[in-house]
Amino acid sequence: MAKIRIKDIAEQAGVSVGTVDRVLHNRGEVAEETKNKILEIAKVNNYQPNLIARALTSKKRCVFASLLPTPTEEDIFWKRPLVGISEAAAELEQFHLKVENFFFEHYNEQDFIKQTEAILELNPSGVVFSPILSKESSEFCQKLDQRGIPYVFIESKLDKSNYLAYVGSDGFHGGRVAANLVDFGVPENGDILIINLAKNLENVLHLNQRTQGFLSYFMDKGKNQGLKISIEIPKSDPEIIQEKLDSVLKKNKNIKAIFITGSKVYKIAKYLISNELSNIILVGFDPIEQNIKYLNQGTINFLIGQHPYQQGFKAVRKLFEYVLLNNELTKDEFLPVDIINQESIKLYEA
Amino acid sequence: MAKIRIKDIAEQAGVSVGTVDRVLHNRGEVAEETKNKILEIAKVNNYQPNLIARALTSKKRCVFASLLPTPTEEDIFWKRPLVGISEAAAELEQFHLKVENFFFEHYNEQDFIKQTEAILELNPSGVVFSPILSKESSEFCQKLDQRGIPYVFIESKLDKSNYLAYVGSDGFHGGRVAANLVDFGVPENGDILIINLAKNLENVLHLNQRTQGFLSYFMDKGKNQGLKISIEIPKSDPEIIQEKLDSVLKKNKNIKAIFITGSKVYKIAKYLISNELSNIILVGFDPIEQNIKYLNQGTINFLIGQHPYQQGFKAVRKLFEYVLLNNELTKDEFLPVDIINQESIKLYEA
DNA sequence: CTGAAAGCGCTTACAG
DNA sequence: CTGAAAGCGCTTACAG
Repeated sequence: MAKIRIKDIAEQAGVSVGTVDRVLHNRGEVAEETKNKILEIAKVNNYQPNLIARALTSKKRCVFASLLPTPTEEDIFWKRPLVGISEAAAELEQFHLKVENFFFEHYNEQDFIKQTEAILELNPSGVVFSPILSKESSEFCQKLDQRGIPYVFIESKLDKSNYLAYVGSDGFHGGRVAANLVDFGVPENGDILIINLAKNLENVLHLNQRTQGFLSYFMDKGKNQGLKISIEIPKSDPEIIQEKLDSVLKKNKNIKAIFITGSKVYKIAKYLISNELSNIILVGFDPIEQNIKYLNQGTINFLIGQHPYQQGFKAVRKLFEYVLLNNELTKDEFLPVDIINQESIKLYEA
Repeated sequence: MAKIRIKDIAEQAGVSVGTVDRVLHNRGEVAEETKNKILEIAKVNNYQPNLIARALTSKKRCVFASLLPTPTEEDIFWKRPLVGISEAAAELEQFHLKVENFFFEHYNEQDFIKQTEAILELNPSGVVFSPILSKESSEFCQKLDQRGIPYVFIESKLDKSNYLAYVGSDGFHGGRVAANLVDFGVPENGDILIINLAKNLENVLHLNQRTQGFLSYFMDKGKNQGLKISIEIPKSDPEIIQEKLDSVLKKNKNIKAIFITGSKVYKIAKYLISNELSNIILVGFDPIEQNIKYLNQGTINFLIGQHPYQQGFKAVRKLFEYVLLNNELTKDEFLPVDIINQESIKLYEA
């Protein structure tokens, strides 16, 4: 079936192209009857606007917003999705699409709320963000829902919200991949320590899911028979880590591997080095600068990456496809997970 | 600086847009003087054609060619780059770009030559191919050079040729990544066997590079102190593998890990299983169907992937950027390598 | 050798 | 509520 144009619809409906355009864009001022007729013809013929022509002529600029933690010394991790977002935006610029980036201080609820207000003020056609602060995020979702603004999650998601799509890894899956790695290297009778390092554990769903995935692996199939000890360290100051780990490792002399559910692996690596425990296998998430340092030294054995670049890139693409193209989308797009070792890091670029 | 249009150039040069278009497209029939003036103005103002407008109006269709081994039962590996090529082509279709895919029977020189002739016949604006047959490929390169047709390599490259760009992994790097993996799992005193499985070893550069990379790792830094034994098996029939491995393993009782430099890992996995040697660590390349089967069974411990999809995708993009956009390109784009284990394979999609 | 004009498919005022 | 016309930046015959 040849592509149908606005002109063709106009002819079939016995009206002018201006009228067709008005109904297609809901610009009102069209008789109900004419409107239905046009909509019907468009539907039957599967009308798809020619974006090239639209881009050439339209002055309208569509804006999306992104909201991510500020990439800081502690969280450079957030740089990569930003690059993905920007590159997707650059590609879509020809279609008059723009992305405005907002940032909030990681784990700072007040700042997060402030930024969400700024976004609502902007009234974008779509939003990309990471609901790492679940309570505040779900309130934000409600407001977006009210205004009919679609939103795409990256990094983690809020299942009970009305999100358009999610692009990111599956925490459970990431935990299992890590478990498989640990299981390959650890002696069968060695014990394994799981550490959750986060300010506010309830708010960081994905760390929990990773723990679950990790444990589930050993319930299903792991060959390791040792204990699986799970601890939480709410603050990550060196002294607190020192104190907590000293006590755990004293009680448990047989720990041969440590799995960190988040990206602050380097803090544990530091501890292991200063306590001459570098022979313990150490696996965690995200090739951020500090982690790479210890990976290169051999203290960290594997890092698990989550295609942060792709997350940002694809999230913007999804918004584009939904808003401009009216395409159907895969709601949950689970990206594969990367296993990174001392050698593969050299060319890693997420 | 605001974007300059053909119309602006025409005004500045005191001619019509038709004339400007003629010189910009080398359609001749323009006085030398006028031509130079226009070229000068275009250059000074850094004229960039508006591709959107061009696409809307132009009837010209630009065609690229790809040449890859036919994806067969043995080599499904070649499916993924093809998907990448097709998806890049789909995205660029709006700019009237088309890619025609040619296939040759893997390792069949005659068929390869036949296909290259068909491509020259088509006279495309660019070619994407993999020079796995080095002799025939370099002859093809020469012919392309003569005709001024740019070509992009994927998977491996011919350094002495005049290629536009290369997109793929670095064999040496892949070998090192594998070595790091083996080194993590193998006992310090275990011996390691390296197997090259290929019809014609001279023609498959990358297998050699991987061996070199693998060995270099242990020269630099590996903790493993065992022997590194390298063998070649020119034919991969089960009986030949059986015979060869029986003899090697009989002579060497201490082999704890095997590294396969190519993608026929599954053939070795079969051997290990039927000889009850599954406890030997097995690492090789490419998540093709047969390999995945043994990865899931646990006979293969790790597979190394090479982003085949990205290779195809990016190769087409490069051609597009060079031919249509006149952009400068990174000549050698080394893609990162993927480490795949039993768990990560579940979401792997290259 | 060169220019004027039509057209790609859509959007945008403007007039009625 | 609706239509006719101009315009986005480029390409393509066609006329001279």
